[in-house]
Amino acid sequence: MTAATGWQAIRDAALARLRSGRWAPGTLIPTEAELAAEFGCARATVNRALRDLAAAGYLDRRRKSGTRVVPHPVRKATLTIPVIRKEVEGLGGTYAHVLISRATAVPPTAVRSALGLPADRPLLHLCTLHRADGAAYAHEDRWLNPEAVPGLDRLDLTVTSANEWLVGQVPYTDGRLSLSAAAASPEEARHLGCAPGAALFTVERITWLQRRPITWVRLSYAPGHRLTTDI
Amino acid sequence: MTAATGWQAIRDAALARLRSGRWAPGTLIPTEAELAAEFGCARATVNRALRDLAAAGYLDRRRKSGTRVVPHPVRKATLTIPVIRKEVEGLGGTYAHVLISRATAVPPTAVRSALGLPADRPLLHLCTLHRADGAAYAHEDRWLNPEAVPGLDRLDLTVTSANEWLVGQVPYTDGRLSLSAAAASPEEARHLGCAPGAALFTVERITWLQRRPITWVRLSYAPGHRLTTDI
DNA sequence: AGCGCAATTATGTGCAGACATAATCCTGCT
DNA sequence: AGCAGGATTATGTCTGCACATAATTGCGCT
Repeated sequence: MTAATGWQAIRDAALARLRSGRWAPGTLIPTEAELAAEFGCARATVNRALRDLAAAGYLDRRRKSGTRVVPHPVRKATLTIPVIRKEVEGLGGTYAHVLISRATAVPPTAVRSALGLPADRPLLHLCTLHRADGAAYAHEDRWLNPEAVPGLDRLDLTVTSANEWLVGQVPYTDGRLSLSAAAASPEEARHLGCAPGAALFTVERITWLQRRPITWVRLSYAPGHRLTTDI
Repeated sequence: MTAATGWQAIRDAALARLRSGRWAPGTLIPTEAELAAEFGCARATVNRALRDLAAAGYLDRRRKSGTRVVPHPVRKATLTIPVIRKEVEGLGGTYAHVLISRATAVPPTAVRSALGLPADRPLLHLCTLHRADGAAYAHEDRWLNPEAVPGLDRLDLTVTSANEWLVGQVPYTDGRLSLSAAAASPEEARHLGCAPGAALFTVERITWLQRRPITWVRLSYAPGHRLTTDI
């Protein structure tokens, strides 16, 4: 089970003691020097292992005070920018997508100001429906800055989704992600096959490359979608 | 601005090069040995800095191949178990809470099976409303295992919320967190002051201490709530 | 050309020792 | 008792060196 060696073996051993209750929440664990003696390694190696567990939220380390087991681990969840095709296929489904609309227009104020663009700058507006096994999976509403995305005009969006193409081809340096619940708009309801006003889990995301806005996108998942993580 | 020293200074310098575009997404950066020579430090120190950036999702490091700038940084968001009082006060609001109901009952099947409890085990059921500046902030629906929470009967839940008391006093070793959107139930709507069926951002959480279930809780935030993070 | 194996190379990890730093502990003074 | 300041101590970090490991490169053979 624990095939780890080196500092990872020590980390795993420590984690086992945490899980078993041998090192109880809120209590102090032995010092680095003591553990180094017990495991027969250098103190630096123990330090590496315990630092890793502290970064993962399991331990609280303080100079002079020692290392304490955190009573309420605060774990970090990885919020990916998924390629939705892979997300669907990872769940064992068959993926498909449909380009609903494509137009160049001036975006709404909320989108414009979130991206930090001047008032009358037109963007490319795309609406896409992502399907899993034929059923609606998520509705995508996207505004794209054509100046920041070279090669966009040569792309057939009915074959490759903007989502997948951007993730694969267009880098970014900064981004902001926002999770919320929203009532389904009439259009979302029509495409997702739910009632208007239904509660939808929505993910909004903005990305920049060196201060240049790339895209604003809102994904509205079909009713029932959940984002789950261990903590 | 960058008062950092040691390996953190090198990390910051590298991050600045990433942000400035001097190290472009997808490209290779100099080797550890080269950077160590440039910064006048040991290779191990550069290693520490770059390992940190790789853990943060900015760099991709491979033996022999070198270190490459990740085109799409996948950042990690910290999903805390908040003490809601602090969450509200951190936003500059005045916190208050109201105990809506308190009863011992057998939980619904979904809660029971999620916790892994036998069929007829009664739990303590609490409903609480959290307020910010007098306005409803979140509705809390909680099932508590009294066997796993000693001292519960001596607690005045009208003064200290179960949320805060548990976070402060009761440790856990494992947990699961789930984000979703849900339509407001009639009771939630009444307490949150919104229409029944309104879209609510909900957080469900289960915690165990050494396989012993502690609590199941669902927080339904008032309409408009968002969880935002940089990526 | 195609293939396999060895040399090369960049990162991964380990060690011992040293000093830095922060926090606690403790002593002695008032 | 209360306080200031020094001793103590556990973690934080750096260095130089060594070897491990993975992956690419490239040589040499067929």
